[in-house]
Amino acid sequence: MSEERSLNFIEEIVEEDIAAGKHGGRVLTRFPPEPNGYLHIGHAKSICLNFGLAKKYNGKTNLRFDDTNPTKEETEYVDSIKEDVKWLGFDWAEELYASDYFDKLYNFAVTLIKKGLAYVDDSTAEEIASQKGTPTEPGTPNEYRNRSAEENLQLFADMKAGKYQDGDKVLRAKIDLASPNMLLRDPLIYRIKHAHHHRTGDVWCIYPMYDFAHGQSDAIEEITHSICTLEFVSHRPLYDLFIEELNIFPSKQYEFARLNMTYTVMSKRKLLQLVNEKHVESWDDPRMATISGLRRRGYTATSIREFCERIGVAKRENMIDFSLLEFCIREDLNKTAWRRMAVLDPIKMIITNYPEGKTETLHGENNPEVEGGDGGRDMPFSNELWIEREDFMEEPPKKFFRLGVGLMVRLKNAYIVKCDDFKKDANGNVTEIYCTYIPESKSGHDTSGINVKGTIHWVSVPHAKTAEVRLYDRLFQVEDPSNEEGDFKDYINPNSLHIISNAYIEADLANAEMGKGYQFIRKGYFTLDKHSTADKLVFNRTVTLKDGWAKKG
RNA sequence: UGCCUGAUAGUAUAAUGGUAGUACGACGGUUUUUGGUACCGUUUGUCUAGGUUCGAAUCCUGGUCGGGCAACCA
Repeated sequence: MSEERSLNFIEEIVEEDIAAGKHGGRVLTRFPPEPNGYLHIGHAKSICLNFGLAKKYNGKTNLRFDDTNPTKEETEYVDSIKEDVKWLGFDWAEELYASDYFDKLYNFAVTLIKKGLAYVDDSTAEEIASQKGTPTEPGTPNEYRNRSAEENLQLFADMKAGKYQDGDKVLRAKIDLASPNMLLRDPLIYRIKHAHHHRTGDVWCIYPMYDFAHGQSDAIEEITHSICTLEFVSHRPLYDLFIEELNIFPSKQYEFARLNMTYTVMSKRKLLQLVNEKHVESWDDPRMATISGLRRRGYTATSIREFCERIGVAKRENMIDFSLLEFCIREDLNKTAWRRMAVLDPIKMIITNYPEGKTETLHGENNPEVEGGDGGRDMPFSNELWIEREDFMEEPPKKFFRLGVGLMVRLKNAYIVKCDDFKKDANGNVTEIYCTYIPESKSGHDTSGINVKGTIHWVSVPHAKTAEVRLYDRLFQVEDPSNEEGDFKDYINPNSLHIISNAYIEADLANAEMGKGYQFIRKGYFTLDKHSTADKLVFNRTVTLKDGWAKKG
């Protein structure tokens, strides 16, 4: 019984094209990042769409770096992008670069000039801007617009040859200075930049603009469906126009709404600012909505793919609740993460009727969601345990199913204990609590007949290991920081990182593996940070468990 | 302001002229050696005003509101 999922609008287009026999039913998409930053969750949506579409319709996807602006692009970014796409679980057909096509693009420009459809303009940026007119007034042509093809050819060759400085001249397409679409008012298609390119080095000093590179690159690769975000809708006429005038492969552009998510920002410019201004540690800071940040935080590729599946693809603007991403990672980790015990805010419990110095080995399964428990591990038990401070109350309210004088709980995988007494220091802080255990209530062999409502986690004091545990909260205090008054950075959550330097963890956690998710029972999902060492374990909290009790309080 | 887009529960997303459905959330319950999970139930919606039609979320017209474009960025 495969439930029938309806198609999104792009899948509909693809199916229509296949049915119509367009391109012989071939599907070739591309994922075209500019290597000027790290990929974020918004890119994941595009990646899943492009690669997912190809997979579904027996097609392929190219990874193409849109590297036409040498001043912003770096090899470091290329490497991180490739790593992230692979990690998400996708394989590209070919790794390509817009810069691979610089010769072809140059020749395309020459073709345009010969057809009288492009000219070299000596105006300054300001002059060009003012001559463009406004939405209500048409632009005005300047003296350069009527240069002959011969002259333009020579000037353009001179631009390429490095005879001019940055900004001296540009090549513009000659289209329509009165067009209601401002992008058609003779857009710039080549500019001079004496800058080192991360791949072509210093071979070029003129570089094509996006509009004169993207569509042509698609055409060169014979991309059948070029999928981009909504802000490129008004570029589509240009995309189509150049393809038509150059008489090259008729790739088609389709636009969908980009992902927006609450409590975060989703633009490379802003993410770069957060890194540069040290609001976060790095691009892969676990609070960042980057793929690498989410990975370091403990998100799995499966959960991110599932998220992208659930948010859907449409043309209307959207704002996805961050909690949906959290749902996806909980759903995945619940099925895969091994259960372990860790006490983050410790208080000592002394079991007065358990022999001092005795160690008992108890057993717990790795994951109750898996048939057979997915194996298990031993855990030492003794008369002194660390338990969570919040699991004891001096004056427990009704329905508090944990500890207070006279109350009983089960220690997970161990015994039922009854709280008899506690001790406070001079400041009134509880320092120790005293319990008696029920010997007949041993986990798995309980003959006590006692039923308790609560079960709490614990770690044996003499056997506990310590670890640094980093708890993360949302990076911003408001749902849509980009849309608030003033600077988005004014809304950064000052408490987005809470470091617990000495958490007590059960002994087996010394064997924790990098990249694997663990559930600290009742506390959430955690994973080893990349800076963790054998001497100093560091765990990142991926996400808390859903907490129905906290909500009522 | 000109052009382009879009508008379905709190948030997303279906219904392609024929019963407005699904997921997440919220709320309530059952189970539970995680106040987790699982399971069950409840809740809330077609921007607005007209028109076409036996029948409109869907088609038409006007309005309202949101987003994009006017970079030598992509």
